[in-house]
Amino acid sequence: MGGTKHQRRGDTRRRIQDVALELFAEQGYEKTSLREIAERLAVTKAALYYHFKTKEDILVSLFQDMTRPMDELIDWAKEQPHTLATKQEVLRRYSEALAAASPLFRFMHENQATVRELSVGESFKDRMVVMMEIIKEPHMPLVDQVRCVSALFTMHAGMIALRDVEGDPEEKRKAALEVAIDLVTQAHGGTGGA
Amino acid sequence: MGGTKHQRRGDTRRRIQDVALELFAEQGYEKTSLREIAERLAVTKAALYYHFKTKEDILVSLFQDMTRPMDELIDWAKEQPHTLATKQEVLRRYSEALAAASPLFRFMHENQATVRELSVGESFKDRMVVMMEIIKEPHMPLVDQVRCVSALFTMHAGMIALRDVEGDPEEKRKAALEVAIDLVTQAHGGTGGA
Amino acid sequence: MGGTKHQRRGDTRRRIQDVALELFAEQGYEKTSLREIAERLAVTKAALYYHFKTKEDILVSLFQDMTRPMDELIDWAKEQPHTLATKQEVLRRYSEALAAASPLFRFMHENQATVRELSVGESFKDRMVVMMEIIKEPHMPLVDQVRCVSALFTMHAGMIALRDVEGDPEEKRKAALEVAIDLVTQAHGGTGGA
Amino acid sequence: MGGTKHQRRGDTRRRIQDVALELFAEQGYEKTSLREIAERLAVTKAALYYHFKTKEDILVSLFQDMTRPMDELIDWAKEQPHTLATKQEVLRRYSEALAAASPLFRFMHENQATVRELSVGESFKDRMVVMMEIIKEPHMPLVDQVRCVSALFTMHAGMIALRDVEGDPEEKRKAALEVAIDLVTQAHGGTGGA
DNA sequence: AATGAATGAGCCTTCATTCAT
DNA sequence: AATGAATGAAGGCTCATTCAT
Repeated sequence: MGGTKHQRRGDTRRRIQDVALELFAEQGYEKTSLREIAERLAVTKAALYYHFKTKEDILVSLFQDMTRPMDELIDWAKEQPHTLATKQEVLRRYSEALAAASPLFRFMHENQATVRELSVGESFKDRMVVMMEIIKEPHMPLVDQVRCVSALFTMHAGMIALRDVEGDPEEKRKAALEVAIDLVTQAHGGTGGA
Repeated sequence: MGGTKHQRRGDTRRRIQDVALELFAEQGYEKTSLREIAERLAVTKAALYYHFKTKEDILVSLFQDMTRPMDELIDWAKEQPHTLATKQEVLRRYSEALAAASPLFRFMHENQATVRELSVGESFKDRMVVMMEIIKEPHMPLVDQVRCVSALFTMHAGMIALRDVEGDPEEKRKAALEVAIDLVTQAHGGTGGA
Repeated sequence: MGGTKHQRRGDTRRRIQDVALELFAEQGYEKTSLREIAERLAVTKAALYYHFKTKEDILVSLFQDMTRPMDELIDWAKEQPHTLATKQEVLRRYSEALAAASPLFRFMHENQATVRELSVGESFKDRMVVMMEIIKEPHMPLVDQVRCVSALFTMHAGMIALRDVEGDPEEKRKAALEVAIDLVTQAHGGTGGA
Repeated sequence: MGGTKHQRRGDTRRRIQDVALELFAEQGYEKTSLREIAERLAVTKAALYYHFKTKEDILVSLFQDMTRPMDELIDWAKEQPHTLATKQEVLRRYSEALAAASPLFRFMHENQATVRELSVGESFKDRMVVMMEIIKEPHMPLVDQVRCVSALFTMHAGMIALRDVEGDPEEKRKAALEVAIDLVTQAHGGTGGA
């Protein structure tokens, strides 16, 4: 006993999430049908509705499970002073959070148009805006603000565009992080400034 | 005079493209139906099919019309020596091409998952890869390669994430360009000046 | 001069008929679209409407052009006495008429369901009925009536099913004719009867 | 009691097949729309798609259900010696199989052009070819080969052309069978008796 | 003699969703 | 915990046909 049956008991929900994320990331949200998800799991579409109220709900659940680390990061950051050191630490942690939630993040990035009018889209955008507020300062010269934005984007790019570049993913992540830290440092009048 | 009838004669094709781009950019490709496009133009769906063979064809036509400047840039760049000065000039021109084709570019960026399996997706990715090859050098340290990738992304970000930042679009573009040039310059070991 | 331009002047109508017959026979009436016909002729659909009022009209015109020999045969047969000799001669002529209008005939045979509710369908069926009346006699025993029906069908089969059998078409036609004549002869108490 | 609800439960699939066959036979495959089938059953089009993957699939299912007897006949015939007696027995059984599957057969005959490029078309033709191989011998004189082909066609004609002739269907079938047997017997050089 | 532009109707198909069991 | 059966809405696409030029 303790066989697969018991192990599988109750994990259908998770299996749905896994398959859904895989397919969403691969083909996009719209192009992935519930039929497809159900077929891959060898259950009926109706079974999905036992576990989730709507298609969007599956996405929401994925989102919630995977952005918790990011939310914690934001909460932590809000209590810290707005120093360069804090920002560097935020970038470091953000980079790790990103890596942990990598497939969802890729999905979010590649399906912005779709996701924009989903409830999840707002949350995602909100989080981005908060991150921006943490990293950049409104009084900075425009160029330095761009540097801060770019720092964040560089880490995203690290997960997306760098996939075609040779090399170990972890090393690429670190390289992206280094560049990002560089950028905010410069924005703060670091070695690159006057 | 010259009444609307004559003005409208023959420009239906362009009007379809205009409306389509607008809707594609706003809601995404999948979520935009031909019915919607047709309705907005006050023609029937069948009329769209007189001008374009398929829905995808509309997208392709947009793509072709708008990437020509970018192709010319690529062709020009290929004939230049791989010097830092060339790359800086490439970035400058790329920034302009981007600005000119801005809505389509935004669309491409926000619909990557969808666009990936459309014929147009390949072309887009190919172009990105070529741009990368022009900007970065394979023998560079990984961090500098990331800087180059980031330079390109910064300009994209300039059109997307910076929309929430206050300021004149043209100034933001220039700021993004400056940061991008900075990044490749650093990748080339330069201090930016000498 | 006297070039292709003059030769082609006025023969568009015939060219439409030719292509239409070819496509109708190959793919059926419903599955052949006017677009397809127009494309093969390198004209626009609208051009077809200059020459024919409707799609069905094209079919009607083909039918009229090609059934004239058969109508003449029927007219002739009606004036002859209902003797075995007459019937044999009718079969002979019918066989030739069939061969001459072979593609249309094949089409009619293979598209009965479609053609049934076209004006042309009635005409076709009428003609078949008349042919039957000429060949068979109402007072004949059922088996002999079947022989007569079969005689006609044998010749049709000669053009359709026999296409897979090796041999010269003309020889196959003659063989089918021979069997058909045999059948009516037997129906008339020939060698096969008492 | 035994209310219609329970009787109707689970037989929707069969009801679709029934209505479809009826309409296909009446108007042809192309001209019969799924809307029409659905309306007649008082269900939605989507319901048809729950039971069949495509429109063609409905036809395939009809075909499979109804040609099984014919396939059994073919299998049986292949194991028998190629004697005249065997062939006569084959014709007898074929005639019965034909009568049992009569509406589908009529449909196949009247929609050859359409059916030809459907998967079902090939199967149908294959079966015809096999039947021919069983009935006729390649070394026979051409005229006798035609007799064999004609024997098969006579039975088909028995179901189609004879519909206009007065008389009991079963008697007409027997008459057609008799003529068919006569034809193969003659093809084998027999006088019919000895 | 033929085209360019468009229409209205309809087609097959897919989707997310529901609900009784 | 999940299925079988079905729905309503919509989607992309094709067709025969029209008409001003």
